Amino acid sequence: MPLEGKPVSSPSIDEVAAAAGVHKSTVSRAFSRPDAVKRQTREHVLAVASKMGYSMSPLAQALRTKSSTLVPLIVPDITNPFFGELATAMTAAAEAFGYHLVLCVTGDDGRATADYLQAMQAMYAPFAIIAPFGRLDPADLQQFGFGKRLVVIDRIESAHEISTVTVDSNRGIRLAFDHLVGLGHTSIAYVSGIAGTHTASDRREAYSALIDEHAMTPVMFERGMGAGAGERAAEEILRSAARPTAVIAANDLVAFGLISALGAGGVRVPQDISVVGFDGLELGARSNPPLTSVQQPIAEMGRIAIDLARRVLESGEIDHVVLEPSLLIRSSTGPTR
Amino acid sequence: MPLEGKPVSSPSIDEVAAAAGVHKSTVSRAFSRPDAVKRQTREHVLAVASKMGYSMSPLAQALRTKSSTLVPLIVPDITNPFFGELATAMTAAAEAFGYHLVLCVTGDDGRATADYLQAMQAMYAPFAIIAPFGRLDPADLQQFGFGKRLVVIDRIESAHEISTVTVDSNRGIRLAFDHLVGLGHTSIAYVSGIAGTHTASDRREAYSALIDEHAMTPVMFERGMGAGAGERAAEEILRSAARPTAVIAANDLVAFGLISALGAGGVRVPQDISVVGFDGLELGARSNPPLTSVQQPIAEMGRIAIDLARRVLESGEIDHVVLEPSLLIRSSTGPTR
DNA sequence: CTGAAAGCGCTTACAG
DNA sequence: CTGAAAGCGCTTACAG
Repeated sequence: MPLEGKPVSSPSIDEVAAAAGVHKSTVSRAFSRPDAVKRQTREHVLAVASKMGYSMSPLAQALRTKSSTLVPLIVPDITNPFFGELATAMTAAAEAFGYHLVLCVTGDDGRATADYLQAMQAMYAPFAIIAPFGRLDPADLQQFGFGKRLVVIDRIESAHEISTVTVDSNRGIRLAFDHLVGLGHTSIAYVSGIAGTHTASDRREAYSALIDEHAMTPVMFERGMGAGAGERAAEEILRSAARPTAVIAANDLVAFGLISALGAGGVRVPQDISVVGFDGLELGARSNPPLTSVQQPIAEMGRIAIDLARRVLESGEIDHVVLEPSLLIRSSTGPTR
Repeated sequence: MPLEGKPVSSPSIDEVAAAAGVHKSTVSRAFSRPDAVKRQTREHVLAVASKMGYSMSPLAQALRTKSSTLVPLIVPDITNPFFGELATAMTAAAEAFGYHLVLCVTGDDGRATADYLQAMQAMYAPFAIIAPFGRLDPADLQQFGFGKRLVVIDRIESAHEISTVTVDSNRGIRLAFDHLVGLGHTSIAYVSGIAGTHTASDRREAYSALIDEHAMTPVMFERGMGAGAGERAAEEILRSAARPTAVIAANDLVAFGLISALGAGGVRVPQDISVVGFDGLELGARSNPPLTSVQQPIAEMGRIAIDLARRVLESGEIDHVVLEPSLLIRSSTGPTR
């Protein structure tokens, strides 16, 4: 059972009203609907309030208006810097509109998303943003009262009325692939290892399509998750007779795990094998070697997610935004030899 | 201006009361003080409530009781996996007592901490946990009404009445140093590069003391922050005539940056230079090479922080807990040759 | 433009 | 053990 704290009381709206010689409804208006009150009065009230160190209770406001400024960003794992960067960007984007982002971390627990959604609904969150762990069942989401007031950072079954932002997976993988082909690689592998989102399968399928297009032999590693998947893939590569000369990893963490385990096995990147990641994490600029990666426009995703949510609130209009990735060429890729 | 959402209304306490044939105060008691109501009544009320999909409004509860379950964890940078791991651990620890952790990210902005504290005070947070960016001025903190109901993840001027948890910096650096000495190193450098917390200076001073103790020559790099500091240090090392054979980094991110830039300059770890980090991030197990590091007991820190806060609420008793680090030997250190 | 009143969804002394 | 009432700190039709 949570213990309670003894809060230090800041002045109440009534005390401010008394001190300013007005009714509390006027104090309320001075703050919340400034032009519903005469300028003189307003300035006087605000001056008195600030002198007393008064500020409105967001709790009481939310209860009364049935709407708060709290917006949940639900992510699976805050230990992956991708979500850290996303949360940072989105916090700024939210702040710009007076919202306060609340970061909710689910782990790989399916129930947690539902729990958070419900809790935030009870806090009158105006909308919610979800970066899903796996494939979301849109029908499930509808239970929590947010209706269309949801933005998903992933593709989603298009029949469903929920806005989404995502990066063009196909384009991203193509960027990586073409870069590698340009470097002379003809044996390019793919390491999956991100959870069951649409994005995950889109990247995998993009790889397969490209392999077909170039009439190459597919080499796909699909065991494990995150950095562990990279490690697994490395073990298999080290063991195989015909090693690929280049590998595309489903995300940067997978690439880190791959390079680490390859290095432990005496295989050097990029001299022996080239590696491309996906995310463009800042950390990749400081990894060994600095990681060539498909850059997701993370800050833009944050801004657009907030924007999409606002559009739904304003007009009910939903949209599916697909952003263009770019290729960040650093040092983990090189020519074949 | 934040737009408002149209919430789907869940049943109110009065509707539940009516459906159960009792007064709403009985419904309230059935949930919040179960043994203040006859078992039969309670079970009936709860059954009706659950059938109607009713759950109490945390907002209304907080407003009425002046105490919520929201506890802020204020961190400087969620992009560093250390804080991700800390937040994950602390979320679990908080949950165990019915608290809900809300992650607040300040960046290197001094004002942000104050703002968050104030906002969370207005939400009736029972206490707050701060992992400071720089050296906290305890006097500043007192302004936000939390009084002693604060836990700081760092040392603090001991005269001040605020509980703290931290890891024994001296012991941690000694572990790293002794490990290196045991490997035959006699020229050991230190890269600072974490912000101005007490922890940061403690680690630096521990290094200096050890250098004296072993009658070695100190080599200290103090420019830049985070991974960038590591990069800077590497540049200077590459340029210097008498390179150290081993380096202790103030944290894992610094170590990553160092190893990356050393590698770019053709210096290999651990063959040419050994590197020890500080944090013991999981990511270090997947870096290239896997990073030897002083392991902070992050999960324990999370648990203890919550515990300290509860003790303050219960009895007003404050405490300063210092945890023991351990050494995680991976592959970034090796014998001199 | 401003005030008085009702009410958001709860909790908790106080009666009975 | 349960009910009726007051009140947490606001907002907002409704009068004036």
